[in-house]
Amino acid sequence: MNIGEIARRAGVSRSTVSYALSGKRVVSEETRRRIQAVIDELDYRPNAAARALKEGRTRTLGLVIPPASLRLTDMQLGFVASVVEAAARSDLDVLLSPSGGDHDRSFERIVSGRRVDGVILMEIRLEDERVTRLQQTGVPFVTIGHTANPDGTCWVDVDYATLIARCVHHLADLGHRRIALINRSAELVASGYGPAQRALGGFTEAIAQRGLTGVDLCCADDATAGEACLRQLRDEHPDITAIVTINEAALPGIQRALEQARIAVPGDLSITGVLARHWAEDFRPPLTAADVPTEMGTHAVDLLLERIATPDAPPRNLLFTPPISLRGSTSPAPRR
Amino acid sequence: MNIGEIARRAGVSRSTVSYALSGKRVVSEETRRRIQAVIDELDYRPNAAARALKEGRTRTLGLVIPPASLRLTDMQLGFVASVVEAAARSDLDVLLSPSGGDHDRSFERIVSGRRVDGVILMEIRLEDERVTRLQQTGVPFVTIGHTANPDGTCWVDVDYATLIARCVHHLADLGHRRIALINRSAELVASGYGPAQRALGGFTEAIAQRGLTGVDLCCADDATAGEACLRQLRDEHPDITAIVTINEAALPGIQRALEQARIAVPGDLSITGVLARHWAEDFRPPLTAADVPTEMGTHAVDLLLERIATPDAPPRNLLFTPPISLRGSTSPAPRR
DNA sequence: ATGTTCTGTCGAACCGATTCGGCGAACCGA
DNA sequence: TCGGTTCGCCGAATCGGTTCGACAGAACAT
Repeated sequence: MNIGEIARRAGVSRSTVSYALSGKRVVSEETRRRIQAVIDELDYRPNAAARALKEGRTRTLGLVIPPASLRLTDMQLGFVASVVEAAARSDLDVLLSPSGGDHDRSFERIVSGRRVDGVILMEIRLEDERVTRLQQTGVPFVTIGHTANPDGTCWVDVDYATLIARCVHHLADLGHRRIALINRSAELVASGYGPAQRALGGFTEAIAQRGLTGVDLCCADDATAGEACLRQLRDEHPDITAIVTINEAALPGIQRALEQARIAVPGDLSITGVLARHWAEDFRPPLTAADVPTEMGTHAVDLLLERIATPDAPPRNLLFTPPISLRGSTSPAPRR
Repeated sequence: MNIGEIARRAGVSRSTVSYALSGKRVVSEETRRRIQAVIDELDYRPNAAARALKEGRTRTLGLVIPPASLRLTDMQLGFVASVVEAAARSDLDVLLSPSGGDHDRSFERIVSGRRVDGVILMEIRLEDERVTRLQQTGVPFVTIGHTANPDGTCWVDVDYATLIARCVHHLADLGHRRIALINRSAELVASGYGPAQRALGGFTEAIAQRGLTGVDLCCADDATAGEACLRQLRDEHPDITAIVTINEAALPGIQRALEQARIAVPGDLSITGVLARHWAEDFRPPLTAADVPTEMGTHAVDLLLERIATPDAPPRNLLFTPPISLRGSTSPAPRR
């Protein structure tokens, strides 16, 4: 069932069928209808591989996700979903590559086998060989998150440093003097994971700027760790009056520890941070937080399509600083 | 940078390069090394489209996921992850198609544009046009979950009916007489979503078999709904002593409602169900539950590869009935 | 010396689309 | 009636691989 078959049955040449389908040259209305009738009857659809070979593009985007073994966070999942959805809107397919390391076979296939027209790279580290590799091969790409040296690459990111700083300022304005940051896991921070590092950077800077006392903790990405982390915090730093966090997965555990210790939010303790809206709203009370925009994947796709269309244009970046949504988990610091 | 270029530089013909790479004919060791040297130098990798065109297969699997707008549950996410990982192990790529409805463009592209060698279909309904469509086109496919009429198709599934029944029996053995099922959302049940329907079926049958009183509730897939659901349950059926559930997303809300109402688990109320292990373990106390196997995606890929290799072999099915892991959230029914 | 087998390589056809140059027919004005 | 456009279609080349048949030369047997 190829284009030749359609041409034969419609009594025209293969090129005419192609032109009728693409509209790149005029085909008489009558011929067009005859061709369309045959196509409908046989349920014909052009062979993607043949088209890709001739056109030199695959109408496919590559999405490099963290290896499957790592559980994706809700935020990451949101990215994947919005990338796939945005791609579908532009009639593009998405090829998944689970690859963390440097010389992953699946990664190599995608970037150098010309299987995709462009690549979106998630969860990059401050130093990331995959970025170097993509630059070598010349495949257009956009990263979600940015490297230590982000010039010349095209990326979208959340401005964790600024947002966490804003959270600190918000709390300082409410009179809090001793604030804790509950960060992501120690391994992530150690491996140079951008959001974790920038959150810490923004935190320490804002703390210093306002002359406050800051405590920063790492916490694995699960409820059990969150629970332990909050307990540890109350044991070692009982005078802390507010918490800032970017660790979504720890929240259920934090909630549990709070309830067990009968700590009222925001009466005894204010909580805020940078979180996917869904997590902020599922907390009790709902958390005042900067909502990570769910549509970042969409913007990444837009940027990538731009880049594919004009590879020589200067790379664009999008840094999101969503406003803090007030939901009632922060209040003036309690009196001693 | 095509095979011709390599051939030219190595001073051989294109076919020799091809044979050197595939090993389908003997090439002298010396020639082979010369070719490999050129390939390494130029970092050559064969064009995937050209190969797919000639070979008639794409080395790509399609994975049809629920539309991006719906948040995927943890369980679904686990499937995606394990599918992608298993495919990568076989050097296959995975093409994502977010499509719920019948005539989705992305779905059509994938199944009839010969973009993939086979398809894995997630979250199918008891009656699902996509299955019909796949059967029409003749693309090999495997479903995760099965339709009302599962003969002749190839699928893997969790035996919700049996597992939920086992939970009920487990509770009945502990002396519980009034048991509630917290199911997935009412819309899912109404739309003929298999797991929800089969859970309900297994529940009612086991309840009847043991002469118990059963209450079944639908609950949207989020914490807020879970909280409301548990409250409603306590208001309308205060004599319920045990809960069975498959609704993972509702668990955090259920936990909250329990703590607020000072209901002890398992002292006042036993809880069990069919859940991804991670959810069961994150509850306090950890939930006794049948752990949904995370490697179902892997099995789906294996089945699909078999089917691609031998499309005429009778379709195989895998129905998982993992044992109930005892974690301490169930105990003998409290005395009146 | 001649026939046979085996090795290693080459040339050409092919997969199924797109696209460019060209060509006949219809149509135009002069 | 004729030259020049315009319209609608066709034929052939092309993309970059794979694969089959052929073939030269060496090795071996007769």
